[in-house]
Amino acid sequence: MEHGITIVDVARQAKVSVTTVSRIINNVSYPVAAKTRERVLKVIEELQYTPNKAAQGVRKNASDIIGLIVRDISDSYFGEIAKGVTNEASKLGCLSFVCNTGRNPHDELKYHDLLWQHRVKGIILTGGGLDQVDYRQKLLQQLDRHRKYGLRIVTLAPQGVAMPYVMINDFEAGRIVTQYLIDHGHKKIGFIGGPQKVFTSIERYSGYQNAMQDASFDCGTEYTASSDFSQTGGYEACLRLLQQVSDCTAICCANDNIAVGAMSAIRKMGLKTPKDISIISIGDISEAKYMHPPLTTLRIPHYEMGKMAVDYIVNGEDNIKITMDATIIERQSVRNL
Amino acid sequence: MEHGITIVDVARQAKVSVTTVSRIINNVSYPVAAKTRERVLKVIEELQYTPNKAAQGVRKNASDIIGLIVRDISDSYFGEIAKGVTNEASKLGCLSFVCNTGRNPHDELKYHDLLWQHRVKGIILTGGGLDQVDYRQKLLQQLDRHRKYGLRIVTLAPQGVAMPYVMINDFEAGRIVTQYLIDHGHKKIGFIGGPQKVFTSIERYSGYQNAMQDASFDCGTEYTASSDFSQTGGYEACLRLLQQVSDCTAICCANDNIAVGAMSAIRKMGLKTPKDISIISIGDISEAKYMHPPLTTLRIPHYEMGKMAVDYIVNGEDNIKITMDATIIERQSVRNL
DNA sequence: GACAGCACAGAAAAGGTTTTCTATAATAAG
DNA sequence: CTTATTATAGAAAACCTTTTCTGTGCTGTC
Repeated sequence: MEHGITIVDVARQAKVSVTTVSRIINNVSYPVAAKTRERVLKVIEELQYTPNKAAQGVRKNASDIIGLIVRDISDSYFGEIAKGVTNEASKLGCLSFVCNTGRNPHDELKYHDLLWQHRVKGIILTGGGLDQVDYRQKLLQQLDRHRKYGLRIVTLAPQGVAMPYVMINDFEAGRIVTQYLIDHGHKKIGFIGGPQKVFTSIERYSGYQNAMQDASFDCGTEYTASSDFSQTGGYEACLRLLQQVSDCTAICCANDNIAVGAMSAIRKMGLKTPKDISIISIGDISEAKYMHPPLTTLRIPHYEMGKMAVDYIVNGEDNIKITMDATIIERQSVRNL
Repeated sequence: MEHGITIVDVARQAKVSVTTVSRIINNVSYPVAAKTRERVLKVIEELQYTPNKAAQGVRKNASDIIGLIVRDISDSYFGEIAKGVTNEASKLGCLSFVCNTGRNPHDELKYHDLLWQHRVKGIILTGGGLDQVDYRQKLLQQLDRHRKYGLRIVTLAPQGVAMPYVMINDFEAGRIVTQYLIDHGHKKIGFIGGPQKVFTSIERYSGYQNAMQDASFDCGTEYTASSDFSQTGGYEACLRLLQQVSDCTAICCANDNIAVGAMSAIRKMGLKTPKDISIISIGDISEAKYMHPPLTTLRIPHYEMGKMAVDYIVNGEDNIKITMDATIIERQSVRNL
């Protein structure tokens, strides 16, 4: 691969030193005669010169790159986050590496190493390996090392580790949606959660339990099934749940994907939503509006969260702890009893 | 931001020259004594040294970065592609920039420039600004410049421009799904397409027309509505279509998002799928299976296509032209008349 | 026993930048 | 008129690598 136009070419053509060209490009606070600037700018335009980011990176020991680590980029949940991240990054002159771990902590570790090698400006975590006991230690160690060199790390799904975050209160989320069902007259309410060791899952489940207990309703384990936050997982978990317990009038799903699967499972059993079983969930991914029935769900501002994480990395204070608001979007998957 | 461990630190500690360390890292075909290699490797391990990609990039004038340009990363269609791309890239030691254009050609141009500044190994296009008359020229110019320096460009949605591609035959796709409806006894078949100037849209629509004409069925413009490939677009277009023409027994949607919106619109009108109106589409995004009714659609191997595009960039021949197979996934959104 | 070849290793150059240091001329201050 | 300051600009060093060049012993061949 041949080299492109370099700063040296520009300097030669404009009959100035590379120093001057560099000063103009980075427009630093150093006086350069208007005439010179103009001439150089013209040559830059003519030659279509653009600085080599790698070289800048070496010299400045910094980059305009942001790393985003997700479990599954094809999941709308992460897709919305990724959109917020990439759009905001672009606005701030950055590019984003997106790293798809598939919930494989070994890959995640590898990604962290790669991101470090690229001296990224910061890393956005959206959950991941921190909940795997055997990797947690290794991961934390690596994160510490990175932070030591000024790399910024922020999470959108804190997992009991002290670090900057932009999140929603998952416990509250679980409580709110459950309370919504209770307020609509439901008493027998099931819960389909995510992976049992994942912090987000645990919190949302605790919120559910809390609301149920406050209302003195039964929330024993037979009212609970857990999945993996996927549609297929939700489908299967819902089938299990309906086998465990037959008198549910409503199910609280830990995320929208689960709700999609659950509603499909409910139909499979010859039942209807919301006539026979009401469904509520957490997330509000874009398709929620067009589902049948349209899904009542607690809206999480995914896009905004991605955006804010980037803002933190690029411009933010040394540490942030932001808890976003989440509001219920009422549609038609919950019936008044 | 302080610098990390460098190759010099390793060399000093292992009492060898940086040359030797470099040779070991890149394990080139140059003899280095087993004992030396071992010693250096140990120091690398101890110091947790990893090479600085920026510096490597400058010297080698090459990178391990792949650029992926999409219109909307939160759309499952692009999400699947992105997953294929990032996973395969990772497998080959590469990282991927994902660039979200939001169908804004100005942003796209900016992204291309940034990717070039990073000297990415290659760029994967998934449609985009090439269909915008005023940007086409500029874009092609830029792509040419990049190619001249060895940067590889491949598209997953050719737009009448000669370049390497991995695609499906969109004309055939449109024909096949329409024929499927015809084979199931439908005669009055509507079509909801994507943006009218987009190549993919045009091709799929031509396929529809071709099948209809072969069967001597009416496919005048009143049977057609166009959207923007989104769920909301599909919803609105379907409403328009049902107003234009009242005797449709089936609608052919140019992609799954449109189908999602269309089915919602059909319900809105008090009709049912497939009882009153059958729906077929193209794509098979992951949620198609869990929709109500489960969607009959022509499966496009998005993930595979992303994967193959990466393979081309990293290892492939100088030029590729691959047309993937697409197969109908029969579910329950089409009724036999 | 001379000479070719090879295994092994380091010094130095090169890659495209930015930054620091040095230099010159012009202007302002005394 | 001298001196201090400032505007302007270039030379050279630095950033972390890889690659080319040079060099030293050793093995094997005739």
